[in-house]
Amino acid sequence: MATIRDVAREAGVSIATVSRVFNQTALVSEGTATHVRSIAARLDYWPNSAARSLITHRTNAIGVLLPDLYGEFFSEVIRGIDLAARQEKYQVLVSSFHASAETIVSAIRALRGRIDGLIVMVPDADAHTAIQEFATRFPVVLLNPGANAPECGALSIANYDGAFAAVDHLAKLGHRSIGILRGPLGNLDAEERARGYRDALAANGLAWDEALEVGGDFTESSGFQAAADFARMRPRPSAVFCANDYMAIGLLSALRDAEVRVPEDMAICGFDDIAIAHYLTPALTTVRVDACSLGERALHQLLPFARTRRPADGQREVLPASLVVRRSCGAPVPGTGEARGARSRRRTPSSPSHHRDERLAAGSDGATA
Amino acid sequence: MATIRDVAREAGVSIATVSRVFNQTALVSEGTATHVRSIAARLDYWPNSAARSLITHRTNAIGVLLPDLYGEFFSEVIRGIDLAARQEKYQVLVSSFHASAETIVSAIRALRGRIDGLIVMVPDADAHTAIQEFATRFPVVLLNPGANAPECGALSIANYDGAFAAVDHLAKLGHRSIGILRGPLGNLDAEERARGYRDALAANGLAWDEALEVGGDFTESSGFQAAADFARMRPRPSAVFCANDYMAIGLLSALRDAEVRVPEDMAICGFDDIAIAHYLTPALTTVRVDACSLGERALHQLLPFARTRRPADGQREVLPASLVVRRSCGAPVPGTGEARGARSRRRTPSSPSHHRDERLAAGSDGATA
DNA sequence: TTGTAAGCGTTATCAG
DNA sequence: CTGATAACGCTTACAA
Repeated sequence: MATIRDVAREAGVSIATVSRVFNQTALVSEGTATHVRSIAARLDYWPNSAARSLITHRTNAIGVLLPDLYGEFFSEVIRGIDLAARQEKYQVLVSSFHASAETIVSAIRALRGRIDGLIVMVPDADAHTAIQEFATRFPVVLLNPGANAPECGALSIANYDGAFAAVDHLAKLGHRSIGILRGPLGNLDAEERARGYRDALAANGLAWDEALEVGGDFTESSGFQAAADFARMRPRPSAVFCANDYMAIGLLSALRDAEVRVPEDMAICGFDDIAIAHYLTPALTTVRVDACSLGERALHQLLPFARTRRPADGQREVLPASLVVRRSCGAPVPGTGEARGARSRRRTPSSPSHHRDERLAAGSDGATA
Repeated sequence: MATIRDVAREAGVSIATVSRVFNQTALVSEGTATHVRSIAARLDYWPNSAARSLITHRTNAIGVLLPDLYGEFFSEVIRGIDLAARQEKYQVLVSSFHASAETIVSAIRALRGRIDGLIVMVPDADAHTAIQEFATRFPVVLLNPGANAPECGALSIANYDGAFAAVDHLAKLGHRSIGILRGPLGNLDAEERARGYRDALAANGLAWDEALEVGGDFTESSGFQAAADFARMRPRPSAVFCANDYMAIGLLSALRDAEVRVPEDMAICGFDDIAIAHYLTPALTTVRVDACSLGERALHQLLPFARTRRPADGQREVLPASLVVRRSCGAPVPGTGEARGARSRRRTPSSPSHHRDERLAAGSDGATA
């Protein structure tokens, strides 16, 4: 591989000049610049990034740390980050870890020196404090900061508002006994969604009943298993709010096996609006979160800090969540055929495709802040 | 951030010794080693990777280049790569590009110098040649090499065999008119699947009829649109093989709207076995491809070459694809309830969970090679 | 506008 | 076993 010295020699200039050409320093005449560029092209020269970042202390890369790379939600987040990074000419280093506060620290250590900034989604409150400490001396954007104000950049989805809207919608449909299939204990998103559930009950004059809360872990199989718990309840809830779509899918599947009709016997609502939600039978009413633009926004929030290598201050942005009404909750669905398939798979985050699901905006009013 | 010099000074040794401690060179006494380590820990020292790779010419990172980061298949591939990389202490740099031969070259250029090896999934034959040239001087593993023998490492899924098995199964069920919903023109996977479709027809004494082939682009919406084409055919095909699951989902959805019963009026079969396939109504018969272990295997195939920075030779591995029979093809499904939800979402690639779908092994007999 | 030269923080070579 | 010291390929004052 050709080095800066080869180009300099071949072009009959100094290495400093070559360097300037590649750094747009503009302190070089147009003539020599083009000459150098042509030599460089012929030699297939490109600045060595290790040498470059050794002296500049910048890597032009950002790290992404997620609890696990499984599932559509995370994959969409990564896609959004990648999209934005490509645009900003940043590289993306992805890394997953497995939920304990211990490994998150080692994951960060492995990334150290290779990135200018970090986007991280924290699984629980424990890991949260470890990250917070790190964030005081490094640019970090948190993807789910929980309810308390973080000391770093933070981007959250309107978990509370979205859950509130969903449960409020169920209550307004006349359901008096509404169950919840919760996410993992300690999971920040799950906690906020549960909080939204409870407050929506209260707002509708419904008493909170611990017996109506079933624990889940965000997986389809936990949703499948939860069906038995709901079936056992007396009285049986006429509606269930699931803390994510995967669990709702498992639950729907189990209910079908048990010949419990949805929405007639039990109305179901999910959270996330993953692509499948639209294609289930019945189509799933859920809370839409635009995971792709979450990733995009995170990168854009991080970048100014990454560029200056200054810890991100406590700015916070909340991404709205909107209720998408489909068949599974039993509400009348506007339009015919519900425009199945009309939703483009490859919608770009900046221009979400329109579709005919009824959407009720929620969040972005800062209720979580 | 502490440097090697700080540690050396503090520990009263030379920088060479500190370096040796961190490189397990073993030429250092146990006593000094532990002493140095404790000092390093106190100073929170960790070798600067830029400086390190500047001199060693190794980055301990590999690049992953995919056509687009959308969809469950790709996200599972990345997960597999990440899993294996974590184990091997390699970092993963992901990057997507948008299908033209031009951008794939620029994507590679952007990665150059930052990675020791590259895993790339080529969209079409054009980009293929660009990659091939690059692969002669850099460790590369191709994820879908097509039918011709590549000059680099290659890992492919048994597209031909999987498609053959699926269509053969439909034919054996008595279908005489079997349509195909094809993938994008020029897409290597799609071509192989179409080839398997045709050969399976021939093997069952069915004439190939161009009119039964409908073009798609792997998206749900293209599957949705294709329904009209199939409905218009005379005679209408009694079965359709879709080149991937997303299109099958769109097709199922459109057929339901049109009140065409599946599988009674039309049997449907997909390809990939994405997680959703199991939960559709009717559950989708499809060809399982373990995307996660595809990623895993790719990394393991690449690593020896990445470590030595030697171009990967023409070794080739084919991952088997197996037919998973569910309700949508109309064949009797063994067992009751089909064990919905029994399939763990978080199955690890090394130990896929067992489930009661009927599975017929296909591929791995090298028919694609 | 261009060149010279001093590092950036490591690893590798060669003496001790 | 340990210590000097020369690279690695680049950016950036400082000079010209």
